[in-house]
Amino acid sequence: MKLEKLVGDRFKERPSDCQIDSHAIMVRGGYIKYMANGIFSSYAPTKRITKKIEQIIREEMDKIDGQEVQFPVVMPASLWQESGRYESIGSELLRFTDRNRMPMVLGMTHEEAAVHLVREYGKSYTKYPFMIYQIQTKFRDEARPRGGLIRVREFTMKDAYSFHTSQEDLEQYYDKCHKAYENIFRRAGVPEVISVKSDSGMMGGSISHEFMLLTPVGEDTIASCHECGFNANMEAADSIIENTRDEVSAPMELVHTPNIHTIEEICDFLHTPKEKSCKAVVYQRNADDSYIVVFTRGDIDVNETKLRNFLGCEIHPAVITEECGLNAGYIGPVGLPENMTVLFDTSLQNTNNLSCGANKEEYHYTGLDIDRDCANVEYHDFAKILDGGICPNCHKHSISISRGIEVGNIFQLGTKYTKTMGMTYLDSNGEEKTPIMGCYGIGVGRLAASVCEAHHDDYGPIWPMPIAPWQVHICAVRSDDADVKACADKLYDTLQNTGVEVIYDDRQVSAGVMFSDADLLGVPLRVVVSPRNLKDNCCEISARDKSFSYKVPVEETAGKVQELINELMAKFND
RNA sequence: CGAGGUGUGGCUCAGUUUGGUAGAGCGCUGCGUUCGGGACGCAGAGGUCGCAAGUUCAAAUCUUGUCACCUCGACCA
Repeated sequence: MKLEKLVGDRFKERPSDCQIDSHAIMVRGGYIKYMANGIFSSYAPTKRITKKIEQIIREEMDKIDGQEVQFPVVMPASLWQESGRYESIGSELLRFTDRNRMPMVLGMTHEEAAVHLVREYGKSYTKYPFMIYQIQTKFRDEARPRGGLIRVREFTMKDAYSFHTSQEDLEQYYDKCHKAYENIFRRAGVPEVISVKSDSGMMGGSISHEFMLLTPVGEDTIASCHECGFNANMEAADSIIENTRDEVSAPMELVHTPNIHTIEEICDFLHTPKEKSCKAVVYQRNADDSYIVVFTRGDIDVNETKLRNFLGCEIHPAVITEECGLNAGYIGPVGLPENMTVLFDTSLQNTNNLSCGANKEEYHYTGLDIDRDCANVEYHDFAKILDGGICPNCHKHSISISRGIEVGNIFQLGTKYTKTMGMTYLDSNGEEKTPIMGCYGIGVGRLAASVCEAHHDDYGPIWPMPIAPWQVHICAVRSDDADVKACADKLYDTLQNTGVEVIYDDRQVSAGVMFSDADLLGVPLRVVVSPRNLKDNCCEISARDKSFSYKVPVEETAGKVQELINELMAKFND
């Protein structure tokens, strides 16, 4: 393809509303065009990249006996009522009615459709196990799209659903899928993607993993152990805190603490470390606004996901009013109003001589010993794991916290959907059973943007060969020179005829424009044909990542390019 | 949904305080000179200043409302 005819503008200045590099590059380089909040069109380079990613996904899914199918984007609400999700999911699910006033939804995920597709087929145990997948458009009416293609409302996703007759069989398949995912990310040029233990959230089920690309601009927080290799999403990481009690428990004492509200202030005032304080964090249930008070050690933050899972309901940070009986800034476990749920985090276990609020304006207590001063206390894990904290796997102080973009996930779903939607089979004894499901997703566009985020420089993306929009970029510098033009034209023809994907720039523009456009397209190999090189009867071959650059004789150029492409492709195979 | 910010040609922005003929650079069109890292000259095209109402002789500028976008938070299979 000739660059001259490539649709889409490339420009110099970074668009002002782009926060992250991949977003700026993809807008500047003519990859995507904004249409509405969280909705983008893709130009040819993006489409070529995502097609290649999809092909890699297909190959790996087919290798583990997946069958590609296709579900509808628009589905009747009745299907979602079967699983109960029509009611349980909020405004993220876009609902509307058709001309007959029939309630419809736009597919944000396809568990219901998958069960619908196979529930008659899967009546006999002899049909199991099987896996179906699709690569298709999803729509989620996200509250806050961001980062270009990183978080959008309309996106392309590969989603797969497997069906099994036993938990062991699911687990075996789950491991195969885990390996397939590792292959996919390696082949897509991001072998650095790691899998982390995750919270199962609204999907239900038990075990799940997320595949994360570690980058400071990621939306998720990940706890990693550099001793044993344990990785978990912060939401799902068990927090372990070791306390030692002081030998003597002092009696509780009321202290006048005017204008002191925060943990920092009280610890400064009393000259005690934060670890010797007890912090209150207040939430309300979404359903009835009833209050929940969580106590943690002063230096520990509440992990709302754990809290939500423990309570089994949705919550939000509390609005503390005068009527509710809580004294903001002076909340403590002793003397709280009766009508609230009171919870204690494990970080408070085995401690004493703590400072805490006295539930009285301008007063705190010192000498709190929870086991002595509070009745019927049970401790549960509601804490965010600390940077430098204890690894739940190897128990060393070796946890570090980083950020990541979730590019894929795998879930052991269990029977949540098969049960609610009445899917059953007869086992070998003629008994009716409910099949067990797994589901497996990868965001295609998000993966493309993540690769860009992970592999770029100031001038543009550096696409890995297996997903690059083109394999080689020919720059004919001074194409008004007849020799240059003839040589470049011939090279273009030769490469195209041997099946190489070429983008050819023979525009009569300055070398600077040509090179910066080439940088923005990020094609891994570049061949420069110019009067200067032709003087030595050579072309210049260079790598977009600047790892090499050298001259080769004109007649050997096509062969060398082919060789380099093979080399760069092989790097990503196993 | 809560807090803050921004809306002026395709892009980056000035002009708004103190109302008085809509501007610059990049990009785009034409001609010429240049030519290995976003060249230069000349001549052009392109904007009802987010939208609506109001104040005024006069509104990009002041007032009110509204919408969109961005950031932080909330939410997120």
